[in-house]
This record gives sequence, C-alpha cells and structure tokens, in this order.
Amino acid sequence: METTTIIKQKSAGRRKIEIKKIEKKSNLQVTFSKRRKGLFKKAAELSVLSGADIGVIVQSPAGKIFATGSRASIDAIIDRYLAGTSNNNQFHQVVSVDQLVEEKKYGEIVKKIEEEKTKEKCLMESMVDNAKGFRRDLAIEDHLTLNDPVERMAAMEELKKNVERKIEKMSKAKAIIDNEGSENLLIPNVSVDCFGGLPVRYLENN
Amino acid sequence: METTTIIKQKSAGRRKIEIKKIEKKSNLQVTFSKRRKGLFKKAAELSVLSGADIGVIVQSPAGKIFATGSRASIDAIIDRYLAGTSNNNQFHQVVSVDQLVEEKKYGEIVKKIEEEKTKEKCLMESMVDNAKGFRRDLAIEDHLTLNDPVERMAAMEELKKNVERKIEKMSKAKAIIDNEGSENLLIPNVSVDCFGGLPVRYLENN
DNA sequence: AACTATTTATAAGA
DNA sequence: TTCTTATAAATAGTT
Repeated sequence: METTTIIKQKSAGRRKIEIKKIEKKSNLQVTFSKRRKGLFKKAAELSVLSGADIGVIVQSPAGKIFATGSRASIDAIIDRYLAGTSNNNQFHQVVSVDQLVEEKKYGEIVKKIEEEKTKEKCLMESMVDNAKGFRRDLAIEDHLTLNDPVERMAAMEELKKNVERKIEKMSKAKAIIDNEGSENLLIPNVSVDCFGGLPVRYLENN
Repeated sequence: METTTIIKQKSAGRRKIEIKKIEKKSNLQVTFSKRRKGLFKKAAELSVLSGADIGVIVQSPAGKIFATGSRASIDAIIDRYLAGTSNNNQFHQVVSVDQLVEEKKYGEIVKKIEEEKTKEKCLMESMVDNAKGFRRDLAIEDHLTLNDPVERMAAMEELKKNVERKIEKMSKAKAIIDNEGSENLLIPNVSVDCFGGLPVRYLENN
C-alpha cells in the first residue's frame, strides 16, 4: 500500500518586488501600513541603540499623517538642523565643545575654533550681498494637544515669537563674529538629501 | 587513510542583539552607520511604493545631522502636520475632498463635512479660553545653500513672514468657521508618537 | 489579521 | 573603512 504525502504550502511566501509605485489600491494600503510600521520600528531601534535623536514624519497618500521622534524632542533636532548649514558638498566641521571638553581635547578645541573662525570670516565677506538664495521655510509643532483653530493660532503666535528670538540670536551671533570671531557660532555638520521624484540617493558615503 | 574535513566558518554570522544602548564605541559607530543607511533606504522605498511624503531627520550622538525627504519636500509635509492636530486619542477624521470627488462619493463628502463642522463647533466653544497648553514650536528650513550667518538671518526673516502668513490664514479659517462652518478647514488625521527616554511605543494599531 | 516562504537587513569577524 | 557570511528580521502574497 502506498502513501502519498501532500505537503500543503500554506503560503506562497514573500516575493521580490520592484520598488515602484504600487498601483493596486488594496495592496498599496496594506504595504503602506506594514512598511510604515517597519520604518518607525527601525527609527526607534536606531535611536535606542545609538542614542541618536530621530524625527520621522510620514503622510500617507490618503492624507493621514504619522510622526515619531526620539527623546530629545524633534524641536532640538530641528533647532540644530536650522543652525547648521551646508553648501553643496562643502560642509562645516562638526564642533561640539562640550564633547571635546569631556574628552579633554583642548588642543582640538582651539584648532576647530580657529578653523571655524576662518571659514565664517570668508563666508561673511563673500556673501553679505548674496543672502537671497533660500526658497523654503518650514514651521512645525510637535505638541499633542493642539486641537482647535484657536489653539493653533496661539501656537502660531508662539512660533512667531520663537522665530523673533532666533533672529535676535542670529543678530547677536553676527555681532560676535564681527567683533570677536566665531567661538560662539559652532556649527553642526549637516547632510541633507532628497529622494522621490529625483532618483533615490540616500547618503552612501557619509 | 583518514581525511579530516575542516569547514572553516568565515563569519559567525548575524546574531540577535538586545535593543538597548550600545556601549562599545566602535560597535556603536558601525551600527549607527549601517542602520541609518538602512532607515533611509526604507523611507525611500516606502515613499516610492506608496507615494507617501516622508521626512526623516537623524542626529548622531556625535552631533552630525542627516536628513532625507520625499519629493513633495518636507515643507509641505510639515505644513499639513501643523494644520492637523490630535488630542490624545481623539483624532479628527481624515477628509480629502479631492479624493472623494475622484471616487464619486458625494454623499460621503457631505457627511464628512457635517461631521467636521460639528466637531469644530464643539471644540471652538469649549476651548476658546484654553489655548495655552502648547509648549514647543519648531522652525526648520531644508534648503541646501544657506551657509553663512547673513543668509541664515535672512531665512529667519522669511520664516517669520511665513509664520505671519500662517497666522493670517488661521484667522481667516476661524472667521470661516464662525460664519460658514468648517468646509474649508478639512483637517488631516495626525498620529504623533515619541520613542526614546520613555518606553518605545511606535504605533501598533493605526 | 494570520501565516510562511522568501527576501532583505545586519552583527560579527576578517 | 569595506567585504563576507550566517543568521535575524521584515514582508509579499495568500488565506
């Protein structure tokens, strides 16, 4: 007597897909859901493992917005992002005096300050009359309890005040550079990249 | 004669790790680098596959900042993020009239507008005197060519103007609600979550 | 929502 | 840093 063993495949299993817009609406919905969740998990893991501050914001095709961020609040990250600048591939040097002091690298501090001072001086001289090249400014609030137009307006007013404070700060910074050098204008290194629309080019070598 | 076959393991292979701060500095550096790259790849893939707008910003423990964003620019995302609000778990309904029109769901449009109108009215009435609960406002610019204090100041001025425009817009929105209802105040659904510091809680059920 | 075969990401090691 | 490889983790298609 012969027996036939039928192994029933319960699933076809994962298949490779091409990374391009999913047209089938039901598939798109479920893929968005799965991968959005996966992305947030990866962000959280990276933050915990490395201590990095991370902010992620996603808007689904249906217009629903999801955001996640690390402990230091997106605010602090954005603030530093705003303070930092890049010009094509010519980045400013990362300088964190506190960190260097902690590592007792006083020589490096002096060296970096001198470098920054030179850079800022050059930039100041060459770009005073060339400050119109920006196109976009972003405003964001990450608070959880804004839920009516009145609150939102109040938040906007607050943001406006914050911007004014930042402008004041930058004015002082400019004065300091003019008078004393750029010791108080230490600038974090910023790498910015865009994907979508253009070919995907996430940072490979930084 | 006997032969002994030695199978040399070229690598120990991947091992499971616990998701907690990596203490060994060299490991942390390489893990940050790999996972940051992986995160950006995932973000780019999600954006392409689903057409979602995505912004990711990461600051390494060393202070270096990386950012990536989808085609519609982080600006547009943040703008909608700012327009949208959430109150604990009581979210506004996603309403995209264009989308509904495309799907010829006119009945749903009317229904949703009515729902929003009711919600806004309730919120307006109950929260007029309670608009002080926010704590943070964020300012960000994602332009690549700001590279000196003068340019940054100019950007700040521009941001200030944008904020003023937004306040004006919100004022108009408020007037519209008062006079006509909330048809022009369709609010995206916003889900915000924080990880790090607090226990990791990325969105499981949304 | 679950399942699972596969693909993809990645921890160590070289 | 860059490469390899064993293994862990994510996920596409199915139910």
